[in-house]
Amino acid sequence: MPTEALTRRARRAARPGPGPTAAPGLSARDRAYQDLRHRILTGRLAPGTTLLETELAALLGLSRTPVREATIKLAEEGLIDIRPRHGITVRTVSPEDVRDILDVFSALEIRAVELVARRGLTDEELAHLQQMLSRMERLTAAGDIARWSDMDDDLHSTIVALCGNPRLLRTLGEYWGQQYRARLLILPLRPAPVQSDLEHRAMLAAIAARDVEAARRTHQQHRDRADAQQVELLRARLGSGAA
Amino acid sequence: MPTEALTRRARRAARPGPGPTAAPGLSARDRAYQDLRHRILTGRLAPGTTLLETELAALLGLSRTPVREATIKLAEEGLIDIRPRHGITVRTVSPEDVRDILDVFSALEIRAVELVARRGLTDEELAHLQQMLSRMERLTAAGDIARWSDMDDDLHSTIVALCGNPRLLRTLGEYWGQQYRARLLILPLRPAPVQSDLEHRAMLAAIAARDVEAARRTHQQHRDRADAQQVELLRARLGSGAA
DNA sequence: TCCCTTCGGGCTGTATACATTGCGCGGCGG
DNA sequence: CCGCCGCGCAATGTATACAGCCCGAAGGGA
Repeated sequence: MPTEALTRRARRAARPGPGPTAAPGLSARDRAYQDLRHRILTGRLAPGTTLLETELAALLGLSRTPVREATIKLAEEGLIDIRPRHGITVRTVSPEDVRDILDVFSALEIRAVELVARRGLTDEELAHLQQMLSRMERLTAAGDIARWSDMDDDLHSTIVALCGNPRLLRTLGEYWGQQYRARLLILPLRPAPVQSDLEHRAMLAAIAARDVEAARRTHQQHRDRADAQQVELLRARLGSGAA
Repeated sequence: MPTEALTRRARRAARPGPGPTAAPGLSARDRAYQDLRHRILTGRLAPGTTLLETELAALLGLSRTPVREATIKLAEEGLIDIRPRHGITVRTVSPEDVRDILDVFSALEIRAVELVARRGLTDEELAHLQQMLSRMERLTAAGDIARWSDMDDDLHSTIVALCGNPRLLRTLGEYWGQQYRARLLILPLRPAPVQSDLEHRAMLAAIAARDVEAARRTHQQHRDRADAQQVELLRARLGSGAA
């Protein structure tokens, strides 16, 4: 298992934070939130795990109040279920859930790309993105799917970050967290992403040309295909082995 | 079942009648949340209003704990700002915010319509929607913009409710709340929605024909035009008169 | 007069205490 | 042997207590 990639991703998983540092100065609620989110996304809190508020508080070394507030947030993000009297359960990722999540996620991402295309790219931004694409193509050729997947995440989030709509970014981040574990699960099953590389090139060209309609169309095609594949692989993964 | 959608909407938006006396079986947190949301959306808590946690708790007759949890939820929904030591402020609706909100909202709604088109409509659903359109056209002819606007909300939420993706519906609801006050504000400025009526007919035809691409295209056109108008009217409204 | 510093008050964030309520288990009856 | 009922407990939801921090005001010095 590429633990290094996991770590790298894990750091991104706790997105708004400054880094992996011990989080000084942060409120206990935020620490609880980030810590729990991090543990869930990296699998250190496995799907299906059930804990009581008291146990969570003990686990994190805090009182129930901030932990409770954090769990409410996580429940609204769809990462856990709160069942009163039955504890707090880490949600599993069923193919049906993932399909629903990706339906929303892709709609948002497509809109973000449209906004970026409308706005256009600076030369630096374009050069940077092209460089990322080249690196990804080399990784594809080398068969390093894990690192490619990392960069794919990076590429997408780098592009959408340029859209200039903070609410859109926020909601995108929520749904990103919901589909992240599914992505990890199917990672070893993914074929060489030759098609994705091509689609990325087309998308970037459309964005650079400030052709909103082409950007929408190419990105939608990309997502439709990639999402269907992801759901299919997940179904295979869950059908064959354990979660 | 035309009343069901109406009831749903009325419950979500405005019900100044009976008042907050009814508190059946709901938790204090939920009561606080719904009560506050209701007051904000209807304007009984005007934009810019600032209150302290203690004051809010006193206002609702609860202790700080559930009120605090409710405010966290409302802040995440974008209805209030929490500024530690400065109180909790009801957010104002600037045209820029509304543009950002509508960008997300329309992306989600378009996706929902695509899903409905893919799924198709039963005869009852189609008949019901057509009936709504006819009623709206009559209201347009009669110049009753207020009631038309109500039914427009109803129509849109009735359609998207058929999409079968609960997460999508949930997020749509959040953004609906954020744009609701802007809609109210510009209501008296709206011209006769002849164009919208036409677009609605086209949308419904595309959905009924299960033509996903046509549904997407017609709905996107509808939203692009209507959203631009809404932002423009809001700008006029805020530029001329009070906030 | 204006800025800097210090002090005090109070608001929030966290911990803890208390009440409520629903679940599970054990006993009883069929 | 199985199902149903009621009791006890414990987990949550809510209230309250406590402490830290920040902001602002006021006073002194340049």
